[in-house]
Amino acid sequence: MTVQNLLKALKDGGGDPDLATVDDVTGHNTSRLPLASQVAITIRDMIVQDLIKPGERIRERQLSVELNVSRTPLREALKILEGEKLIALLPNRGAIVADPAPDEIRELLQVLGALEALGGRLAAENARDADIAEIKALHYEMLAAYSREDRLAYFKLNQQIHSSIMNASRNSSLIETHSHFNARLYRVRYRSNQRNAKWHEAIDQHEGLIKALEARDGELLAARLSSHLGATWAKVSKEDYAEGSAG
Amino acid sequence: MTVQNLLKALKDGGGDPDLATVDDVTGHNTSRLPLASQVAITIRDMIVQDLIKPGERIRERQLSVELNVSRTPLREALKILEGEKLIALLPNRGAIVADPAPDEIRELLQVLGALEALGGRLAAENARDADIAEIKALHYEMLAAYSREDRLAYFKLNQQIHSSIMNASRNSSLIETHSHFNARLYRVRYRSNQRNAKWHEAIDQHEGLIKALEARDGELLAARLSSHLGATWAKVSKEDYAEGSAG
DNA sequence: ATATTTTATTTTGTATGCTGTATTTACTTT
DNA sequence: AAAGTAAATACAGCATACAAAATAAAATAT
Repeated sequence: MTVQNLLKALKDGGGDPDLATVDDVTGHNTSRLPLASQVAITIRDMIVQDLIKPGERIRERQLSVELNVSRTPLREALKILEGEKLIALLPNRGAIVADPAPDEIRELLQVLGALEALGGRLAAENARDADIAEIKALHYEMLAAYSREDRLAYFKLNQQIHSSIMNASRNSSLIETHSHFNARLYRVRYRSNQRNAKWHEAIDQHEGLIKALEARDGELLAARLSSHLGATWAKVSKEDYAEGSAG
Repeated sequence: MTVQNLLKALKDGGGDPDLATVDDVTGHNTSRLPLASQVAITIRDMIVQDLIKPGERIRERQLSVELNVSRTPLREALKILEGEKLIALLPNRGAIVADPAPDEIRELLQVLGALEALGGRLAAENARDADIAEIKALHYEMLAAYSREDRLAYFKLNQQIHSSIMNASRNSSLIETHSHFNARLYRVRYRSNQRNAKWHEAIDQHEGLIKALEARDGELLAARLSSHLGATWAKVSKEDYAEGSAG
């Protein structure tokens, strides 16, 4: 290890925290990331935030000039997103934004339920008191948003609570997989939250989640997280059948 | 839709099944796949079959000439494999084959356990009688391999049984995620199988799995699949501590 | 006018070459 | 001789250029 490397390492890891650009979604440090990874983050955000609609085609050349990069890193980014199932890559026919059918959504919610159940068990075991306190705080913030009928804030806090529980599991593989599945379902749940008249039902369920976590009752928390997602499916499917699946 | 396209569609989908090359691992049709995907399959096999060792560096130029492709599709393949966590991509420093630490293996087995538990529950619900019969047949084949002390055959049949149970769940997202996690753990479990003196312990457990599946007792099957993987971790960790983790 | 074939255009797939970064080697200094 | 510095080399990152495939458009035939 030479001095110049040491200096670089210092600059990278140590000081200047404001130089490091941190992504909101993944939390990754994006400053010295290859273009492909940065582009992947950008497109992921565009998809999750519904700036590109499901089923919509992604034209390489067009998007590459929009993002001001060449097609090479863009194509690499698309491979990444294909792995996350946020897009589908049809050979010789380009990429389209993933558009899960109701059946697939049901499948995804089942898996997500299993992941959250495991997360709950582990969280009850591994969460620090500060983690639980923070989750409780988020819960109260969510109640505040509910009281103000601020659906967007409510939704985001809801998501944050679930992510926080997963983070408390201290199982990084689980956390990452969970966030992938969550991203695939983000839009569905967002729409569901915006439309559903009985959005208060989730409040009671969340109350139960917090109680189970405070009691560090892993089995109870796991069960409640699972049934919570079961309720999500009930809502989503009802909406879908009510208006015929298409967006 | 023109006639030439119709003819092509016919040729692709319909006839000439022998023209289609099907991959052993993923079951994907590989004949008309882009190079990047084919390369990804090749490298994945090399990793899972331990032709490239964990921690080993992957040189783009070198591998590209070995596989007779340019660096562009190879790099795209590496992005795919990074998403599957089979390799790690260090910015400006190339790719290395993933080498999960004991802690990470424990985490992975926990997630795999949750996935298999869900798979078991769904399989008990959705499996057709023919599926169960086939799984039973595989079980007896495994017993035969055990009797002959053919560890390789035993191991492969063991894997096949677990995959078959997952397939019987009829949840494609679950099946795919399970296979990804399984691939990440393949080498670990393979080594464990080769070394472990008490490999007969798994026989009794498998007997229990089949019984639960035949009875279509989802909860029991789920519980047994989980504890089965718990036993795997017990073995793996023991071996690791016994000889100090390095391969 | 409709349907089919042919041509043109657009778009994806792949290879190559250049640039910047990391690592190694040789050299200098203490 | 050990540590530090500077040059050289190897490598990954990216853009451009070309090839092949798919789609769209025009022309021809029915």
